[in-house]
Amino acid sequence: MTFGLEPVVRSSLCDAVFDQLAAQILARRIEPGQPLPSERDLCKALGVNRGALREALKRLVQAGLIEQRHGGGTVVLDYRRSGGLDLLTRLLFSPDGQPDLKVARAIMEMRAALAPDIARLCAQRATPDQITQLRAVVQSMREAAEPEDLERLQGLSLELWEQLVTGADNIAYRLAFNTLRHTYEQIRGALVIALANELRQVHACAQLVDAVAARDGARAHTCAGSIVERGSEGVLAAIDLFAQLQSGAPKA
Amino acid sequence: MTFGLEPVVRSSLCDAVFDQLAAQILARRIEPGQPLPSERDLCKALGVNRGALREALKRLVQAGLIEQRHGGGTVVLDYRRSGGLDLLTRLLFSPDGQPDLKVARAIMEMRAALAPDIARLCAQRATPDQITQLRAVVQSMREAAEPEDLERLQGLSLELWEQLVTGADNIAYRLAFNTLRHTYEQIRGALVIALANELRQVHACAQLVDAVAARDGARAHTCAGSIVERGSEGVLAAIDLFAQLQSGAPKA
DNA sequence: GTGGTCAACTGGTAAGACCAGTTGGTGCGC
DNA sequence: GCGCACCAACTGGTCTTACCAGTTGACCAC
Repeated sequence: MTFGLEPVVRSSLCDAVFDQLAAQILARRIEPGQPLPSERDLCKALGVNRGALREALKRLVQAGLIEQRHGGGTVVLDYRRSGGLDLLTRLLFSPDGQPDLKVARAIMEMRAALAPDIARLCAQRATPDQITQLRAVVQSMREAAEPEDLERLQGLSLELWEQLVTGADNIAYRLAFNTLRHTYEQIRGALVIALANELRQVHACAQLVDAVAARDGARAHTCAGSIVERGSEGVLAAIDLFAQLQSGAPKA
Repeated sequence: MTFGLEPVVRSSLCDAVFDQLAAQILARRIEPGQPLPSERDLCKALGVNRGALREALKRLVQAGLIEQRHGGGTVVLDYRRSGGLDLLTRLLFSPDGQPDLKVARAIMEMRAALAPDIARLCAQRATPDQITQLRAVVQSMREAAEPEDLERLQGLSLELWEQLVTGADNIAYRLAFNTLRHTYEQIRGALVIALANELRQVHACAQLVDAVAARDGARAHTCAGSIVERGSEGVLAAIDLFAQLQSGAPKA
């Protein structure tokens, strides 16, 4: 029916301006503390209306990348001090489109720290309905494992964690998970390979859900830790490999 | 010289609109999926210019609270699915100004999960300069402990973690820390009491820094865990107390 | 039913003007 | 020379008006 067609990406002017300025700032092409050109000047330089520019600037303020002072000009902030977690997605890719390996490693580390605690809290707080849903996801995973369908397993794994973080009933974890998931989606294709060993652990996932159902927080914690450990190993190995390739052939 | 004077809070129109709409959405006064009135209508309702309104709307888009479609209207999103961690600060306070206890508990839990891993990574990666700075902070803490100055200890504790997260060299932790710190600053005064037992642990902090200097990641992990544990206990106890007071006298 | 057309929405972009703070220089009085 | 008030030239903030560009649904010919 649909020949692999995808929705056309529509980008508004304001988005384009935001992307361009954010990229410049995140790439440190503009030093923190340094003033941005005045809005009138930026309009001319970018060839857009002042309204569109201002909408983009407000988004930069929201993202913690710049600071505006009425009458005093606009200055670039140090995103490492003032930025929020949402920046991760933009930081993951260098301006040249290459994924930033240090950022990828950072994300895996954070995931490894949060996942066990999410599982632990879920075991303590999940409602019976949520446990039923967790079981359903595991059942689907079993089906996707027999004739192994890694991409489906990847989707189900995401779904499992979605349910776990919901069951953990912790809004901070929930919001952080949203950001990590969003970043994850950006490189989903590449990660299906790096995470293969993690995704294949259907049995371990079943044990995790059993621990949650048994309200055994400690065991859920351990199970989750060992599951994501596999993924971290895979990704870190891929990163090391990639780094070696890059240093071996920097001009490739 | 300064009689406790504080900088006047200057809020632009756009900020006020953003605050109002964000509050409405976060308080679920507008259901997710429900359309927002058209920009022209909102202008009239809020009594502001369309430009100012649009700047606010763009910030809401950036925050993951709404979605705009050219020609198709604007709809409210479910912030629990699409929001980023930055929302924490706004969620911490109910519209009536009361802090939301569940959110406070969530933050403490996240902190307890991240802090040990931050310490561990810092032990692995901190530069000699960074370790010197950590030692300097501990020294200041010792000075602030003798005639006990809790508020100063609070500032130094924040500074210590700032240095630790810098040493951990993990951008995801760094950005998450920024958000948590920002939220922390909002209720700093109240937390100085709840966290008193944590802040008094100058000796434990010194041990933590020693572990970092010795490159002993495991010990740093344990030390950090036991330090923040105290704080979590204090805050959770305060929350329980507060919750009892509220349920006991709901109409107070 | 299918497809085309059109009017009435929606958000997106534009240009221009003016208000409101900040900054730095200029010149007066001392 | 120093201190001060003042003013001009910035800066960002707000407003008005208009038009462009997608979306939707009603309507109608086929």
